[in-house]
Amino acid sequence: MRISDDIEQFILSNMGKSPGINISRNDLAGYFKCAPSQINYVLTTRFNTNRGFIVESKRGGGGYIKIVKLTGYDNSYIKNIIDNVLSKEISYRDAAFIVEDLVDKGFLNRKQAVITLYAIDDNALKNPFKIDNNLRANILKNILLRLYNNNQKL
Amino acid sequence: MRISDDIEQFILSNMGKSPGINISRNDLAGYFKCAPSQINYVLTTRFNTNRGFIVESKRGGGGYIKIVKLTGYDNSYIKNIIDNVLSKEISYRDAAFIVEDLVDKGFLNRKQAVITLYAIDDNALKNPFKIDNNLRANILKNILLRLYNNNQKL
DNA sequence: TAACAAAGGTCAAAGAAAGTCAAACTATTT
DNA sequence: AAATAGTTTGACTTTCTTTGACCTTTGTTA
Repeated sequence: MRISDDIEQFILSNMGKSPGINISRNDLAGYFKCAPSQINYVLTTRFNTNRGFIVESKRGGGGYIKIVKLTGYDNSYIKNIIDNVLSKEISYRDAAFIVEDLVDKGFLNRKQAVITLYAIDDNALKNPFKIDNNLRANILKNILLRLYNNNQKL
Repeated sequence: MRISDDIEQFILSNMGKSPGINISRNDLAGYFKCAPSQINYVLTTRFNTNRGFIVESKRGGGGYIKIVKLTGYDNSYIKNIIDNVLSKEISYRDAAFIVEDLVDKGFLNRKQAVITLYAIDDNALKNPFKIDNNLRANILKNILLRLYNNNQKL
């Protein structure tokens, strides 16, 4: 019972030690005889970024769902920023301090820092209505999370 | 599955390192046993200007389709992306094509591109509510605009 | 030069995925 | 037992791809 857990286990064991896997939503749903949207439920509850996964997908003919396991950071400095400092909202000023600090500590080079700041300044986030500090935190978090977990690729 | 991707790869590999190639729509369609209009679909989705390609063609006897990858950039090229392409909303897919092409053209280096993509992917923009393609366009626009302005000053 | 052939172009319909969302159901706390 | 949290289901939506009928342009030839 609790088919979601079965599906989770199935995906995990199919992933094995490789960092990523491609699945077909319909096939999986067929295999487990459940609604296709159940797969989405499993993805959002079990394979989200909080749990260290990234999911990409494509619709239409030949569509797929790709699940990537982030390798996990062992640096407590970055981990703390991601998990605590950026867990809610942040002002541009505070974010800029963090980014500068990451440069000082060698986690980002100057050019990377510049792009990062451009991505989260008030002008970038200016929606019709207001600036969203939660969004800013989320973007910065995503950058660090993914950068940090994909250091090999860089 | 997904013959469009096969056709794309075929064209790309036939192009090799040269910037342009001439193909026959009917021959290609015959080779892949698909409708000739499928070739047009591949052209508009994979060899469009976002990805830095220009397509010319001629009908009638001895007709052809010419695909050219533009290399390098100038101010007006970047400005056009900022002012026109990114003036409204954009999907991640299209945005990623643009960023990739800007790497090809030397406007961004790989590390900058990686940060840029992390700043605008679905995970970064996933608000409590919805993914907002207008916001995505705005962030990318801001990044390019600021880089563009910096280049001007140098 | 008028007809025909030989390209390529356009567009809409059908098909093939995946995504969303809310309602109903189940389990767990308090 | 009531309230809350987690799960399942299915109707509807969106995105991407494939196919085919019909259109336009260009070249060739009687």
